[in-house]
Amino acid sequence: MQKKYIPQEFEKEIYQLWEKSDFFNPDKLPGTRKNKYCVTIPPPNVTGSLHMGHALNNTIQDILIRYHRMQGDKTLWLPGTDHAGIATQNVVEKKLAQEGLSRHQLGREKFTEKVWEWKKEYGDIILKQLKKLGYSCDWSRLRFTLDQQYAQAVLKAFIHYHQKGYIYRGPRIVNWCPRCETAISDIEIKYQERKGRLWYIKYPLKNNPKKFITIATTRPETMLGDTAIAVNPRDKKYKELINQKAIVPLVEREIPIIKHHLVKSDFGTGALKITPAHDQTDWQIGKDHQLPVINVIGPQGKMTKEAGIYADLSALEAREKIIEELTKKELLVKTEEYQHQISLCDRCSSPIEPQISTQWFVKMKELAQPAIKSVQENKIKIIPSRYKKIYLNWMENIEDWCISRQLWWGHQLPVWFCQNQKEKYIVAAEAPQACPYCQKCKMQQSADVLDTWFSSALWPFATLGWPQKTKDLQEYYPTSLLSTARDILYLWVARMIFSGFEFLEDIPFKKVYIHGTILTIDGKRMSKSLKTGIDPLNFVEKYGADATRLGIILQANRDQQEIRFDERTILAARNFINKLWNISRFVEMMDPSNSENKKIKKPTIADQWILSRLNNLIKEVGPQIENNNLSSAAKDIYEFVWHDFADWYLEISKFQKENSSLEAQTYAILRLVLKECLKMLHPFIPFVTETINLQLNEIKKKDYARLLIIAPWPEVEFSQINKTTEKKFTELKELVSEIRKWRKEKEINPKEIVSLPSQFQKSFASFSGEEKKIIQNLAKLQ
RNA sequence: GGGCUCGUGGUUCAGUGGUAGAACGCUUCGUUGACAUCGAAGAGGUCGAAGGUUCAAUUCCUUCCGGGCCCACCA
Repeated sequence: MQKKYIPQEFEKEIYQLWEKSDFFNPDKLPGTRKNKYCVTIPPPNVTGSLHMGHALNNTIQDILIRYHRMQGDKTLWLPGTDHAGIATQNVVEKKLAQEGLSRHQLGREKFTEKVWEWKKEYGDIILKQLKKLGYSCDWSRLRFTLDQQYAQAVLKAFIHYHQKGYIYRGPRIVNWCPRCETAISDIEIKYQERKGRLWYIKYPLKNNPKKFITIATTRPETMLGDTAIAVNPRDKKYKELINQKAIVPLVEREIPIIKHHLVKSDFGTGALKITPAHDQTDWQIGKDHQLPVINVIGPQGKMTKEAGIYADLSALEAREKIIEELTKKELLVKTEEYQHQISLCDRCSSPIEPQISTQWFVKMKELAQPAIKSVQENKIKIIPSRYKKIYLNWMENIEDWCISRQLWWGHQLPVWFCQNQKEKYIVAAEAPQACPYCQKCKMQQSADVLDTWFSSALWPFATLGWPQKTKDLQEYYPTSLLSTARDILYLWVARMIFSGFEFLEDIPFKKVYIHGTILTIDGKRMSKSLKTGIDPLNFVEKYGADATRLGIILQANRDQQEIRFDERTILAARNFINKLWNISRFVEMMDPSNSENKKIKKPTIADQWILSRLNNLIKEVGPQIENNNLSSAAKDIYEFVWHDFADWYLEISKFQKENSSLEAQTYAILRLVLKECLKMLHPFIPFVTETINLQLNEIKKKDYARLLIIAPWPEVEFSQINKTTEKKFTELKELVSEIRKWRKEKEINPKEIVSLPSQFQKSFASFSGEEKKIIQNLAKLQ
């Protein structure tokens, strides 16, 4: 072995070796493997680069995958990427904007071509990056959510929902992003606290134009679309005004004053102006009272014709003009500073403009039922358990899912419209031959695409071949685990669960693990726009992939919600690996004959101790990994390797082997302990352990059967665990430390051999002859 | 408004109903052939605050203070 640990020199080569061995592919794994273990990767978006979240999440998965492969399971980690509709469309639009182009200038066909070009360029980059981190995905099964086969699954799903009557279409008030020019679902919105204003505006009463009803609003521009004023039924202030009429200033429209329980009498003036076209609550109230709907703000955020003289102004411009006009007419009572939350598009951060628009929805109430039950009954186990409640709360109050998007990048709806009767349509996978309504038109497919999560909801089974009844589907569904970040619990996890039940009548995975969110060391969110993001590949270059993996895992405690990422932990991991490297060199140097199976005849006290510690460790680590306690497992192995094996046993072995009758045995134990440690460490730091394994055992590169990646996981030998020995050895170590401390205080040269001072005599006498020798050697005593 | 979560040595974090732990940093000593990406020894914390339960609380309960997050139709 080389003197220095330089990961960059072998990591690439080792990855190629694994790929050549084909062991990432479960069909090529040796031996009979009865148990299946399968994870379908959360498909990264084709938008761009790898971030710390990917590194954490995929390291977790790779550790579990490698562990199960070593356990003898038929193990599949299925990789893929997501077309990520709105996200990808936006990045490509941004890129075009730099060239001074818009998607509208290109047209739909040209634009989607550009997106495909982007996908080809960037889609594979992220996969290459994943390989750098050593992830052992079966690349022969790579999927993309816009693959032909995958598209079939998406169509099938839509048609299925339609046939069951779960899909409906209609005008509704939806969250509209005026920048992306599409509807988005409730959970694609984020909120931001912003300073705003609350304007108090007088609406004259029809009967008595000198009297007024005053309302408070944050959005005066929407008043042009007002069709009522509502007050709380119990509000005594307005009792006499109910059922009277008021006049909307500027547009001079006559509107009723109505009562509705959703109006809070303690907010503003207790009177609420109702604009059904531009507000969720107002829409609801409008529906209850069958109010007319007047659309005054268009899809691009500009005022419509209905806004009269304000038409074509942006909403903000209109607001200023309206305020100006109201002031002139002395209808503006007052203005208050007001801190409130506004909703923004999750993808482009534009303020959401609620809009009436015709969209497609999936009815959720029934679909949610088995998804609720399965989690309640722990058929799907959620870790950490606190997310179970969060999930259930959402599922139990679920709203219908708006699945149509006015985007160009995605799965087009399998819906065909009659050209003559515009509202008539049929649902079909392929273009219909003839129109069943007018018999003569060529039916036209809906321009809308599906919410990107509609397709990713099918991920755990569409990747395995559904709707075909493939062997993979049979073997690997339900999958074993879904590991992810908490921000897509509703967006993705929940939807996979009800989809799984709907299409396969079974859970999609047995376990959901939700890992912590990685923050900067001072607790800030990592994000590109804030320039607080860190590229994990920087660490790969600096410290190697293994150190990066281990360093991340060491700080990702199981139930932790946030991880303040500390680069020093990666450094610590690198140092640990360096230690492991040198332990291996020591073992190699001590035992150049490289012969295995040397019999351990009569283990010394030190042998017994290290074997007891080792087996104790094996006993702990397996369950920790299975319970997703990866950081604890890593810490325990780290502790053992460094502070039991290297610090004590290795040092003892140096003089134990001088006894010729013990020499072979000492070598054998060194090798054995190292070998078991390499195996247990392999899931965490696969490159270096595989390299050491190759070099230490002089394995030929084509001898795939001897690779560590398929080595059997260590088994506990309970007979070797001996707590009495361990306790005695702990006392021994303590005495050695005390003597060393004494030596230091007395400033005795470390090399000098001295006689045991009297204060330690009594303690020393309690040890056996064999133990005394160890103490004498380690403490440099006569 | 409701809910979740965190607050432990300089920093990042473990941990437990009964004398507080790790890593990094710091101090002192050390270049004996595994390793200075190291070894040995050490300093450093009234475990956010106040109450309560208990023989005993950092650990359980309540309240408060201070971070972070999620949900909700206060315009």
